Amino acid sequence: MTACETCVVRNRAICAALDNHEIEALSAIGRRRSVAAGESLIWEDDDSLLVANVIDGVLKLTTSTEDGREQIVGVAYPSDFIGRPFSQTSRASVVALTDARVCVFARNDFDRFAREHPELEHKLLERTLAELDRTRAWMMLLGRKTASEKIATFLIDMSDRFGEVGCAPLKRPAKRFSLPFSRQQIADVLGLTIETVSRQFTRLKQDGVIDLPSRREVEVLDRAALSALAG
Amino acid sequence: MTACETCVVRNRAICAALDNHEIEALSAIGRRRSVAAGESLIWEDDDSLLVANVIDGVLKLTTSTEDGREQIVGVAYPSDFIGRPFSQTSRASVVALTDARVCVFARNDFDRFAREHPELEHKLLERTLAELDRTRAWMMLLGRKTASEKIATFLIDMSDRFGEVGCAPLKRPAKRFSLPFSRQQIADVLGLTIETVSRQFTRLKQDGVIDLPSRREVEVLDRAALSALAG
DNA sequence: GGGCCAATTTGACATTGGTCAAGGTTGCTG
DNA sequence: CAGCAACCTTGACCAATGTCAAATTGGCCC
Repeated sequence: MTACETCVVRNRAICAALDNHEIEALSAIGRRRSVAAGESLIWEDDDSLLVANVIDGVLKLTTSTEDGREQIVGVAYPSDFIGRPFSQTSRASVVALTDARVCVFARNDFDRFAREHPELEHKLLERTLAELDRTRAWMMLLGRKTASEKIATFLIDMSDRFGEVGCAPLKRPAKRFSLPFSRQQIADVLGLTIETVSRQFTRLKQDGVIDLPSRREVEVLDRAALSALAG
Repeated sequence: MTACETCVVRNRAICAALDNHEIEALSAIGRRRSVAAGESLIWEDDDSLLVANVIDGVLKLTTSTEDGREQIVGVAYPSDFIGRPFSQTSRASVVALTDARVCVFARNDFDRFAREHPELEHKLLERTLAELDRTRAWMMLLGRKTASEKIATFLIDMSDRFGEVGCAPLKRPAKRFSLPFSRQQIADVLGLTIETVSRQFTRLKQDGVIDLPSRREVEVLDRAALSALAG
């Protein structure tokens, strides 16, 4: 697999830690795989068999209660790392939200390789620490913010995420973007019901803060107002 | 500082990755420090100047909104690592809940040392991954559980945390224990108000599931019932 | 042991967000 | 282009939890 040479994510994923010689060794134990929207890659509480880099597409990490309530606990975008290295089991499911391409490794192989390549482990550590920061910020949202603050924070987040890259590696927030989430999935991210999400969206639209050209499209009309609502 | 030799946490903290020679080098850049209950060690959004190992005591990690709402996003116990390595700023405050002793390092020094000791970084990675798992489980609680499920989950968690060590390194859940949290702090952990926490506690007591010998003491009378309530 | 202060509990009431049930849209498929 | 199914929105109502205020408790210091 020499696919790494041309991989769009070669310099942004944890692979960036490796030189060309090392990446060849890594690519020998991995393979590319497509995941259709809605398809699962990893199952909660199952044996942790796979880890992967996201090449393209968006995936959700979820946990569920026995009675079927679901909480999205993370979202993986291109260059993100998914799966649980160094553990027998994975405590979240990974499901594709859009058609996706990933670069998968058997966890065992990956663990062994990582332990032999400290630079790779270092990248993984930085990524995991950053993810922990993001997750903790999300806990504040889940525990302490109101529905309207949650929605506003979510939209600001999306707008930043899908911002165009400016002249520097500085991102400019996107005015208009397409959500990779259904209303139910937004509810599962924010710890709300689909009805509350829907009502908050219509209210923001009525108030002229956003426009909703189609189900998945959002246009931010008044970013300052949205920001203020996000708290 | 030869304090490491006798450190109660020497073999459980990330230091366990180091041999005696290396630990001497690490101890040369660190120092012990006491933190009184209520005292801050790290400030949210401040420059990340310190990292530390917890030797003794319990500390909370918190984030706050501008208008003063607080969410506890993590709790650190002996042998846990606190602070944010490899980043300019820390996104959570760290405040002692009980009198505590920690082994602190200037973040710069620690970062440099860690990069030179892959085994240490590996331990830190494993710890961070485990913390991320715990944090994600907590997101489910914050986003999807009811007040009574939250309280029950919290009490089960505490009982496991303070369980006596059995014959193996297997813990047996504690029947009776002393909470390191005030009612307000429990509310801040669970994303509730102090009044709701108080009402749920009295209800559990009335139902004979727990007893509350004093403000900080809890005795679990019916663990099965508590477990069932936790969902 | 009495007094004091902070923490906690309790009560009454308000509000947010959830629930249940229709009704509308959208976009796809035949 | 009609029909359908999935998704989304809306409305009416309700329950859980938050808010505000007051009473009570417990622990601690003279």
